[in-house]
Amino acid sequence: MRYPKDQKADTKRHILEVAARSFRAKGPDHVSVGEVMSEAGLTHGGFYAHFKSKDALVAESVAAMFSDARSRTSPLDDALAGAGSDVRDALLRYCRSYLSSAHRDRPERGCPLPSLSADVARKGGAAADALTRGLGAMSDRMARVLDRLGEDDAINKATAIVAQMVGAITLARTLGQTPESDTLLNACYDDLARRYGA
Amino acid sequence: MRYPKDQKADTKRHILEVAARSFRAKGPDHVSVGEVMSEAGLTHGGFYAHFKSKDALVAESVAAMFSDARSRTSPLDDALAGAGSDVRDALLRYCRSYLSSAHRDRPERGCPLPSLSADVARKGGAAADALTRGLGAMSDRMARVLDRLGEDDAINKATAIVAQMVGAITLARTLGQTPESDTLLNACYDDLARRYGA
DNA sequence: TGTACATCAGTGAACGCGCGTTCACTGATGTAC
DNA sequence: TGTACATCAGTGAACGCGCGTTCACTGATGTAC
Repeated sequence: MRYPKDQKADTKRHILEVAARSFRAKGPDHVSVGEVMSEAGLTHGGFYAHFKSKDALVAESVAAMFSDARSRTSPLDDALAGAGSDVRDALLRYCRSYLSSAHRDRPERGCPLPSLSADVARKGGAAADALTRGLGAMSDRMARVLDRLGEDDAINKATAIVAQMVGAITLARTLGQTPESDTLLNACYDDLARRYGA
Repeated sequence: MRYPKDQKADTKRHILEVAARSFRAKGPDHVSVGEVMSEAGLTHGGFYAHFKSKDALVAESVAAMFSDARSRTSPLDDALAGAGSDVRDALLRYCRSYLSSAHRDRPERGCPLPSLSADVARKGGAAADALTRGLGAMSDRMARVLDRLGEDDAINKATAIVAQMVGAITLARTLGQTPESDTLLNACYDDLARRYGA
C-alpha cells in the first residue's frame, strides 16, 4: 500500500455515509454525484476510483443504511434475549419510535423503506435487492418478537405491522409537519398497541 | 371560439390522462414533458399553451388521478347506501382488490399514494396538496364504512387501514413479481380480514 | 541514512446528452362584411 | 354566398443548464537500493 493503511477504504465509507444521508433526504435522483462528493469534501472526478457508477453507489449506500439501522434497532434484539414482558415493552417502544414525528422529520437518518421504496422499486437492480434484503431482515426480527409473545402466524402478522409502519411514515411525510400528520402517526401506533399491547 | 368547441379542453384532458398514467408508472422525474406530449400525439412546444410549468402538470394530474380513482372505488360508496352485511362485504372486497397483485403490477392505473407519496412529499407544493386531499377523502370514506360497521374510533382505525394498504403496495412493488411479494399482500389482507371480517 | 523512482487517491477540465422552457412561426378555423 | 381578416392551438428550432462519465494530470506517499 502506498497510502496510509485503509485510507481509501475510509474515504469510501465516508462517501457512503454522506450518500446514505442525502439519498434518503432528497431521493437518489435529486442528489448528483458532484453533490455527494463535495459534501464528502472531495471533487467529483475522484468518484469513479471508488464506484463503478452512480447506480452502484445507490445500491451500496442502501445496504449501508440497513447496517446502520440494525445497530439502532438493537433494543429489539436485546429484549429478545430477555424476559417476556420486556419483549412486549420493547416492541411497543420500537413501534412508538418508528411512528414518531422525529422519524418523519428526519428521513436522512430514518428507515430506508419509506424514503426509497417507490423510487428504487421502479429502477430495480442491485439497489432493489438491497432493499429487499433489508425488508426481509426487518420482518424476520419482528416475527421473532411476535413469536416470543405467543402470537400465531407470527411472520404474516409481522409483515402486516411493517407494512403499516412503512405506510404510516410515507403518508405522514406527505402531510408534512401538521397536526393531521401527528394524528395519523398516533392513530397507527394506537392501532398496533390495541392489538399487541399489554 | 375559433376552434371547435372545447377542443383545447379536450386536448388538455388528454394530456392529463397520459401524464397521470406515466407519472404513476415511472415517477414524475423520469417522464419528460416531451415524452408526455408525444405520447399524447403532440409536440413538446405546445405544452405551455396548457400548463404553466411541468410542476403544474404534476399537480393537476395528481388531482385527476384521484377523480378517476373515486369512480373506481364507488363500490364502497354504493355499499354504504345499502344494508349492513353488504357493507362488510364491500369493505373486504375493496381491500382485497387494493391488496392484489394486479394493483401491484399496474401502478399506472392504481392508487397514487404508493407510487407518488415519497417523491411528491419531498417536493411539496400543489402536488402534495392534491395528494393530501386524496388521502383525506380515502380515509374519510373508509371511516364511514367502519362507522357503519359499528366500530368505535372509526377515523383512526380507517387511517391505520389506509396506511397498511399503502405500505403493502409500496413494499410489494419493491419485491417485484415474486412469491414473496404475493405472500406479503396476502398477509396484509388476512390481517385486515382477521380484524374486520365477518 | 539518503536519494531516485513507482504508485495511485484525488483533481479539474471537458465531453455528450437530455431536460424544461421560450419563441417566432404556421395553418386551420370562425367572424365580419 | 363569398372573400378578407383575426385568432390561436399546435409546431419545431433553439436556449441555457446540470447531469453522469471520462481522462490526462498532480503530488503526497511508500519502496528499492
